Amino acid sequence: MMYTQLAKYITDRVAIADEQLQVILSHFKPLTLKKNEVINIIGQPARRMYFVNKGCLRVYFLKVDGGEVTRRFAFENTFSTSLTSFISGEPLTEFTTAIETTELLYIPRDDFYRLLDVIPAWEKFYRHYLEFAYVNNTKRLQSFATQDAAERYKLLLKENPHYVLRLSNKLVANYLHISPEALSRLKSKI
Amino acid sequence: MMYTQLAKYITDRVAIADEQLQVILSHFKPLTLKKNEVINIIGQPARRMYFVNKGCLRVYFLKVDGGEVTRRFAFENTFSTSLTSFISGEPLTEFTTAIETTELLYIPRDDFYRLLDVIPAWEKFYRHYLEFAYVNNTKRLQSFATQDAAERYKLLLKENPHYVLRLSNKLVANYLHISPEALSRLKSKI
DNA sequence: TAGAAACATTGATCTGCATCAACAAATCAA
DNA sequence: TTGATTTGTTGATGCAGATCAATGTTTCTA
Repeated sequence: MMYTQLAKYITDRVAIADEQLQVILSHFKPLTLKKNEVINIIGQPARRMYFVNKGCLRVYFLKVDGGEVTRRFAFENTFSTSLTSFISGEPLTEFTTAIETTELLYIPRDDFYRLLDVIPAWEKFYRHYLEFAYVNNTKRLQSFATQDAAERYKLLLKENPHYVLRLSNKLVANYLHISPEALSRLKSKI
Repeated sequence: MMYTQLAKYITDRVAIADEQLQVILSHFKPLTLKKNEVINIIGQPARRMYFVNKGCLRVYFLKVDGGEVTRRFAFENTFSTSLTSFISGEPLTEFTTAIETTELLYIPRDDFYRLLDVIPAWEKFYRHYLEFAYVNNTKRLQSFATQDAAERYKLLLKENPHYVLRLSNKLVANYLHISPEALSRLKSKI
């Protein structure tokens, strides 16, 4: 059933009474995105937290010249939102799109935050989510700060080989902050 | 008194009974670092969370060639630790040093985490800290992903002018991930 | 299933910033 | 205070990776 993955995701991470789990699940609604559909409206804050049941989301920044720089992918069984905006309530600076047909569950931001005060296990769950997001963010910052393009690519191959298998070269290159041409040349040398 | 700043920092951010606040404060101990003293031991995990009473910490990554890349500064009235290691318990990848004589208060990691389960206000306080750290991290990632050196410098001048006033050019350049020469040339053009 | 559009590869050229070098200015240590 | 180290500035040169261009290949779509 549609909520099975989400329920398992939560109970794998935090001890929670079934009754409270049901309360949480009851706030999630389904949504299906088509390939390349963009989820956000520019100028508005992030109003929802998404859980990916099937498919894959891409979160990206916009450059002044209109170019997109990929910040993160969200594959199956991950939560995703424009977290800085979700936290601060300020307009989005990161946008989300589906790289293929994607089935989501989402919870409205207000419901999400209200549950934090009511269900301690949910506060703890969110804390773990934040910790995980922070660690990922920092690893990425570290990679850009200390490695050149070839080293970043090798690290990706080692840590997340499925990225390279599942995504187009163009997306992988964009994720590594290099041009598709540069990635193509890198691959031919390794 | 030594704990005044810390107590104010906490009560400014979260509602907490004085009794519980005292419990938290009782776990913090003072420590003074000399200029350029490094706080961490390579290969060990982060064992403490620090609060800066006076002075300034610099957190940096190490490159393979031994070069340092500054990740963050922690001025007065901020918490600081090698958070990825503090969270995961894995060995450090970010190191901390004092850029001038610095007065700290620190709480051991085990105490910190134990208090999360005992004092809900502390869990909430930590959640806010994580949210803040995440937002800062992401802004920095966004700056590197979407801006060139001159734009990053202008952004820093606009958002954190005290960085430029208080820190040496060398440190500012390192923070922006450019060479001191490049920063010097940038400044002469603006 | 054909034509169009997007993607991948390879070569040629360009450019932002690093690196190296030399010297002036500031800071430090005794 | 003085000599020594560190920092800041400016010029010359180098290079990783961007951009532009041409061609082949895959994938959408009607």
